[in-house]
Order: sequence, then structure tokens, then C-alpha cells
Amino acid sequence: MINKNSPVPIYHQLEEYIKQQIETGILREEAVIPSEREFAEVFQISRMTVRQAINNLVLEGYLTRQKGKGTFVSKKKVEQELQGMTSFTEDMLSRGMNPSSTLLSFQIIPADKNTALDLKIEDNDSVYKIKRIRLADGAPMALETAYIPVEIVPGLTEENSNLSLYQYIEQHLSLSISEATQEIEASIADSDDAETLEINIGDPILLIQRISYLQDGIPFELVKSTFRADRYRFVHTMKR
Amino acid sequence: MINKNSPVPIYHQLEEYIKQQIETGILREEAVIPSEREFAEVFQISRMTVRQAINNLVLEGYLTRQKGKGTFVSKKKVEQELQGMTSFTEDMLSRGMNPSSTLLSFQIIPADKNTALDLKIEDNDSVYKIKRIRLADGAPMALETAYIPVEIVPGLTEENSNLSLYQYIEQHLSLSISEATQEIEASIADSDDAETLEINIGDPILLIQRISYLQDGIPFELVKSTFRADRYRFVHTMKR
DNA sequence: GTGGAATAGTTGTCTATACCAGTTATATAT
DNA sequence: ATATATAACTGGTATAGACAACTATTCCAC
Repeated sequence: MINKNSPVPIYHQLEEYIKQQIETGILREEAVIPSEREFAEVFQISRMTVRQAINNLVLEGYLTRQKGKGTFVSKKKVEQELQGMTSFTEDMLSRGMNPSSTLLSFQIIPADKNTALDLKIEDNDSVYKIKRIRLADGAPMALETAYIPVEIVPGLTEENSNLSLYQYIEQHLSLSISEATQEIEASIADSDDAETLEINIGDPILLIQRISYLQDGIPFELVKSTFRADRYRFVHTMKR
Repeated sequence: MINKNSPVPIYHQLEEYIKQQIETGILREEAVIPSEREFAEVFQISRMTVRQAINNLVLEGYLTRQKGKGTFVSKKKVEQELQGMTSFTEDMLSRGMNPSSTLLSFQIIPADKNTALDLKIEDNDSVYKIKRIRLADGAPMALETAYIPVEIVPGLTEENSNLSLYQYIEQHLSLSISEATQEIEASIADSDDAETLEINIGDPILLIQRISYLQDGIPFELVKSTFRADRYRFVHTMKR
């Protein structure tokens, strides 16, 4: 499970290992995880390295420590993610609705000037352009257009683009998403919007543009969404 | 400066020391701080201990590291606050605009059912109801109505209500604001909105409702704002 | 039973050291 | 002067070991 010769740092390998154990349910909510010395012994690594992995998971909210007792799996990652970057799917699930989507188009195109600027790439660099209608409980909720640099996420196809992009990036490319910016504005539907969202021209709509960044501040996704204002309201919690 | 016999951990002492250097301006924004090895040498402590202190300050946003170059003082605690709870005034200032406001009314009224629910008080408990027009560079930007429980912030008057409520609460009542939730939706202007915001009926508007909480999760302010969509766009950064 | 000591487990703090991987200044060769 | 190695810095990762602080249990004396 741990490869000492991998260029991936050991502590990061251990993080992923423990995360996986949590997500697959092998380590359950509220349960104690093995002690630091035990991890060190089992994987033949130093306790300080184990601590580095566990520290990060504590900071990310996966675990909590209790001096003298042990380290425990936190309950509900969901609530923490809610305070920030939720995908449409997660967002709808958290509202008790059933999300689905219809793929309208999947293209690889050269980036225009504005898209290139937002994604910090050169003009005409290749990007995926993926258009979807997002549905909640079967009814149209939003029209979404995503732009993703091909260079960063190669091998995206019409088939696998339906899976969670975030999971793909974190697990297969072992990159992690650190930050996102959103811009939200109000507008009114034009004829195109009205048709796809099944509303009337002049009805209010919510435009949301999100840019998601990797650890190093590299943008990897630009999503422009048009929501039906009568069905969707953006909810958001800030801490500190 | 560092006391090895103190019950306070060394890394924490060092954190406070560095923080102080930053806050007193001895270490300036963007400047390099001494290297880890230098701290270790000067204070005769281990480099790992220095790293523990610096790690924490990095996580708290005081410092940023750059491999091969050094560790730098982050600029502006303000910007971090911007990622979250900004008042209209701060928001506009950060956009390079000149904010002002016109008080429309200042009342103490019994809370209606919904307001009471949001503020977690009883129906008919007294609340301040403060209506303002918010201007940016002299032009109407938003219509704002704030509801504040009298019990939590007694002594608010038409005069001092113009000052920063947040500062007042943090400094005079020594309470601290920990969290806020926002709900954002799109709508279209009715005749009232159109008149106060100097736009046309049917123009798009952005409705923002914010509830701010004290440390203990006690709501102390409910603000409902109506923004001109042609002039205002909600911008928001999420981390992690 | 109650209190206290001993014990074995946990995380927390700290040291000393080593090597790796970027960055920058400096010396050297051309 | 201009390249180009090289050395000397930086933070990043990892080791091994030590003691402190805290928790839980067990056992024993009272």
C-alpha cells in the first residue's frame, strides 16, 4: 500500500490510503483509527511521517485527535464540503432532490480570448467544451457549460465526462483542488435560455461562473451556469 | 524571547513572536522572514520545531512558503476577510468604488414570525429595522433592510447606526462574529424596487439575504438586500 | 466501596540528523 | 562580456528516538 520509491511523498500516500479506508467504510464514522505507532510499525515508516499524514487529514476535517485516547474518524464530510465547492450533483442531493443531466454537446475546441484568460492558458490552446442540461427531479434546473484545458485533464471522453471530474482529478491524476472563485449575477432569460430551461423570455435567471483551481493556483475548470431563478437559490455559509 | 522551561510549547511561543513581528511592522508585507535554519540557530531550537510554528502561521494565512526562495509575510489580512463576510462598505472599497448610504428609516418594531425564526428569537421580540439606500460613487446600488435584535445590541440609535456595526460589536460588546449564511437569488424589479434603485420595472435584480452569527451560533443580524443586477455581481472565493 | 498507585496505552512536543529539490549568487571558463 | 558550472542558500521529506501529558484499566490498601 505504501511505496517508498514512489515520487509521491509517503505521507501523501498514507493520506490517500486512510481517506480511502474512510470512504469505503472500512473505517467507520466515530471509530478509532490505528495508533500512530501502529501505522509506523505496519508500514515500516517513521511516526513523524504518520503524524504528517494524520495532521493533514485532521485539517481537512476527516479525522479528529484526542490526546491520550486516539484519533477518530469525523462524522459527515458532507457538511464541510457544503460550505464551499459543491458540484451540482452534491448540491442537489443536499437539498433532497434527485439530480440528473443531459449531455448536449462534447467538443474539443481552441480557447477564445476570455476563456484562455480565465483558465490562464494561451489563446487557441485546446479545451473541452461540455454543455449539459442539469435536471432536478426530472425538471430542468440549469444550463451548464464547462471549459477544461485538455492539457491538464487528458483523456476525457464523452463517456467518462459524466463521472465526477473532481474525483477523477484527485484520484487518477493525484492532484488536489484547493480553491474556487464564483461570480454570481442576475439576468433575464433570452429566447435560448427560455427554450432550454422551459421558462418565458424575460423571466429572471441566475448566472453563476465558477473557476476551480488546483493546489498551485492553476485553473483547471471554468463552469458557466444559467439557473432558473424560480427554482434555484444560491446558499452559502462563511466561517471565521 | 523563547523560554524552554515554559509550559507553553516552544512552537507556540515562536508563533506568537513571529505574529507580533508582523503586527508591529518589524516584518513587513511581502518581506522574507529569517530562514528556518536561522530561527533554529538563533533560538537554539530544532528546525522541526521552527517548521511546526511556521506551518501553523502558513495555515492561518500569515505566511506563505516558497521552496528554494524562502518564507514570506502574506499581504493584507483584509483580503482574507474579503473571501467571506464583507459589509457593503468593505465590499465597495475593495472594488475601488466610493460607498455611501442614505438612511431611509430607523424603527424598533416587534419581530414578525419569519424574522423571529431567522434571528432565533420569540415572535414580537423587539428588533431594530433599519432601511438604507446603498450608493456607490453616488449612484444607487442596493436597497438594504437590516433586522437586529435589540436585546443583543442595546443602545443603537439613528446616529450611531451609521458606524460599522461589526466593529461596534467586536469592540464595545467584545463579542466576535464567527459565521454567516447567505442566500442569493435572482428576481425582477417591481415598481418599488424600480423607483428606489432608479431602474425600470422588469429589470433584473439580485436579492441577497445574510444572517450573521456570533461565536455561539446566536444570530445577531439579518440583512435583506436588493441589488441592481446591471451594476452588481456577487464575487466569492472558497478555499480547501 | 473508595482512593491511590502502578501500568500501559494514546497523542503532544522536541531534538538531531540526513538527504532531496528548487533558487540564486558566485566563481570559472570561454 | 557572456555563458556555464558550482556552491550555497532555501524549503520539503523522512528517520529514530526521547520525554511529557493525558486516559483507561488494573490492582491493592484502607
